[in-house]
Amino acid sequence: MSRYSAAEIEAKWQEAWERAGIFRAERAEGRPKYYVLEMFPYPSGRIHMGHVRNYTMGDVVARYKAATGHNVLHPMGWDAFGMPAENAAMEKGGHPKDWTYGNIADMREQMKPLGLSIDWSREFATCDPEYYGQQQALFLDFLDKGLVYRKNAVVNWDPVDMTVLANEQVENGRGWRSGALVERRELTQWFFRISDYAEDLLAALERLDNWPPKVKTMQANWIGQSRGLQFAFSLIDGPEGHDRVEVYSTRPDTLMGASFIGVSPDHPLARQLEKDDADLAAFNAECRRMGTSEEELEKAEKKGYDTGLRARHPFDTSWELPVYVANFILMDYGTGAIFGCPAHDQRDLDFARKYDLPVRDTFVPAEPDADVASPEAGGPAYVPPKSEAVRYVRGFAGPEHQTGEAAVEAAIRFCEDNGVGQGVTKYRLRDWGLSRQRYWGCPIPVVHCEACGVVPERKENLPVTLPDDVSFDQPGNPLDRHPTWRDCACPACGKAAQRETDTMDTFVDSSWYYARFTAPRSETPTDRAEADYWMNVDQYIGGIEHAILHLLYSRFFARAMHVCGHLPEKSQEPFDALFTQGMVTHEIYMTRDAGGRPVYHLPEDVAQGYLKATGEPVEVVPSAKMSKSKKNVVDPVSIIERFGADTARWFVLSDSPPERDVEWTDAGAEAAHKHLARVYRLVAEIAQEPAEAAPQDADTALLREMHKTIHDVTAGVDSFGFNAAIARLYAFTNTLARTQAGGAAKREAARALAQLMAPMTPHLAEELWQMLGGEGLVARASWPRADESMLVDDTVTLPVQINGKRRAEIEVPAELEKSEVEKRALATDAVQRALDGGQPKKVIVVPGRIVNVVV
RNA sequence: GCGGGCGUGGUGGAAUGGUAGACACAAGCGACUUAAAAUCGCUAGGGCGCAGCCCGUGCGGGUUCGACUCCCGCCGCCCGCACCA
Repeated sequence: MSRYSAAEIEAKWQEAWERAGIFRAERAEGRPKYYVLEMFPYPSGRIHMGHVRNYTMGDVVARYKAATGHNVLHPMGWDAFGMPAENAAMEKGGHPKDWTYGNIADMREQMKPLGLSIDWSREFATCDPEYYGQQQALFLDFLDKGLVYRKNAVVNWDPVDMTVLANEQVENGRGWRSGALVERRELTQWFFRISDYAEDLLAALERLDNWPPKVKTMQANWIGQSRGLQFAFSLIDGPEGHDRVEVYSTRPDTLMGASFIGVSPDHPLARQLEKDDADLAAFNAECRRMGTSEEELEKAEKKGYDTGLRARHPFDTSWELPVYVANFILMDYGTGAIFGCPAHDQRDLDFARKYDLPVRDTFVPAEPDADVASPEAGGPAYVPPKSEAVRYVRGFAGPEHQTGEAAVEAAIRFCEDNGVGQGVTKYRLRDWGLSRQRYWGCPIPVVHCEACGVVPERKENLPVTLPDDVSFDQPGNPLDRHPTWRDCACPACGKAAQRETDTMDTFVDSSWYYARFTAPRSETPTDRAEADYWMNVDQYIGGIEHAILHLLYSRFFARAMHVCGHLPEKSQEPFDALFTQGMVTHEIYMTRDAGGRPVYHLPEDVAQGYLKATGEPVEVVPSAKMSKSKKNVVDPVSIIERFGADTARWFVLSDSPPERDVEWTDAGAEAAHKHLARVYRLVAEIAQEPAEAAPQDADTALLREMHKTIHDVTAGVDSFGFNAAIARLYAFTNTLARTQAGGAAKREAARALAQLMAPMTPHLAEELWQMLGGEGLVARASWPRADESMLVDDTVTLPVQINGKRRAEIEVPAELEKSEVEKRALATDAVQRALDGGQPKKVIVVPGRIVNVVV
């Protein structure tokens, strides 16, 4: 008998699948379709274990759905624009295009041996002119519908990458890619009107039943809905055009505690005043320089500048409040102006004490804490608990007892009734700035004409392709200094004009690729017949790191594409179900240098806990994210060469639940490989055995176990319980290896085993299927069905508890009556001993489960 | 500060309110072998006076015949957001 040779088996069956063309997806009206998609990779040049895990999960779903009668679409492509290609060009010379397409070819070669059931005929890269040309067409459609616009705005400028970043791409005040401190610059940029969809994007989250709650919460927080009052303070002798200041407050119930007005340094009023006030101009300039990173904000003092202006309180016109420009007020949020209520906001209180402003309580705690001084008496700000505290809204609306939210609503109503402002709902979500000052991206298809202004390019002139003759020997955007590419004719008047040299944020590319996969060669962005059939993505799988950016942008894009007629109404939420998988981690070996900084080592340089070269003891951190710098990367290619793809697939699915991190261990991978070899030997033996029956009991027992396994594995695969499904397959293999059943029953069980393993280890499964004389490819065999009648045993072993503690077991027929079960349980020695001649207080019989005797 | 999640053997982890630790890793013992590898079998939460009993799912309480699971209060760790008015 031959040994398990993954290399031979895998090559053989990949070729067989290829020949049969079984993964090519074609529209078939009337057949249930299933679209499974994993987040497409960036072509860095190497696949990593995270890819293996991600695509294996998707492949399990795709193969399982195909086996259960679905018409499956499972495509693959490349998120191919972006900075690394330009960085490589700058560092090593060469062209971003060559670098990118070279990497794609390499990665495709690394990925194919995994045996994924992908329809490669649909492959595309976002840097293909055929793709980004359609993206330009979308841009023009969006422009037409007012979904994208140009404005002058203060933007986040990344000084290292020399480009603008969207709010979502700034983390702790630093660029998400470069890590550089972001500066604020005023530029004219293109924006998607995503904020118009804030309410819908928030409300629709509730209907995404098959999304992780965590992701929905993160998106909801990002969209940031708040309810408050917007109203104005009138200014006494304000400058020209500024007789009032609009403020927004989520706490209008504290209005009677107001003690100052604060405006942002970027507020129009501040900008007006600084023209005649050099000190204020200096103060504002200082504020604008200040970064927004967490450390800086922690340290930064709350500073204000008294403009000398006074404002009138809306409920008491004799009450005047000073107007400050303050460094902690954001122009981006609300109206860029606030009223400060020191008694009930710690930040306002700090500010008030610093500038000697009044502190006035408006609430009385329901149960005042005698040990804590009131804010008026020098204590901390009193912030009433949101839901519990009954409090007074002192000073207006009478001494009204209200709790939390209701008090706010009551205050809004009261203010509206008295002609002071109106209740409004605001969102934190800002419009998405998409202009990037980069070369390697999708050109924005507009032209700047001296006579006509900004003119959209004509659709028949698309794609506006990137020029190949560019150099990266100096920083900045090579399109800006290209001698001829910018020159063009104005699409409106025909006179000489200049192209926009900004390109689109690469997140645009990934915001609609899922729709393009339904008709990747279409001459329009989508083909409605195909999109209507294949959309939505039934199961989307990817990393949690995309919880906000990519998934929010995609949800917006799907809506916008629907408005333009490129997607059906149902696809406004493009991903019916989302699964976020964990990382693959691996241990790291480290020592410390003289300064206590960690130094990382490759596993082969370590022996028995000591560094081979120096004999230093090595610390082992068991579970860290794989990264080059930590020298703990496991290369999938070498794993596949050593063990085969089936082993890699089996291992990344076993051990840990898919949403959690899984730790890669060599021992685990070896064990996975041994197990597959064992299954191979076992099934090869069974295939040789004569197909005869054995004692009835043994055959029935094996087949019962088989049906239970079919049931459990199906349930596992159906609900992303891959680790549990694999554990069940281990157990079934153990049963099959030890059974006394005859050849016929064993053969039937082995066939089921091959089928159940097929989604996870498809090559081995084909080989087993063939050995067992299965018809055709197991990849196209229909999923086995569990026979309900085989799932219940004739007799069951019931634990007998005394006062909730297990004390005995009884074997009873499964259908035995409750009263008889009770009788037998009471007859056990353990229960007799416990009763000591007395009567039980109570006996609980849960049929098929347990008996509990209370004494 | 706000929001969310998690806490079970040496390790990864399993358990519709019903026998806690399935399955696997690592470990130990044994069989086969001249030997090793491979393979197969066995042991395995802790403890005690070991046919039996006690303790045990972060800690303290509660509900229940019965709690890893539900409720209340702590502790610890992780993640997301945050000068957001």
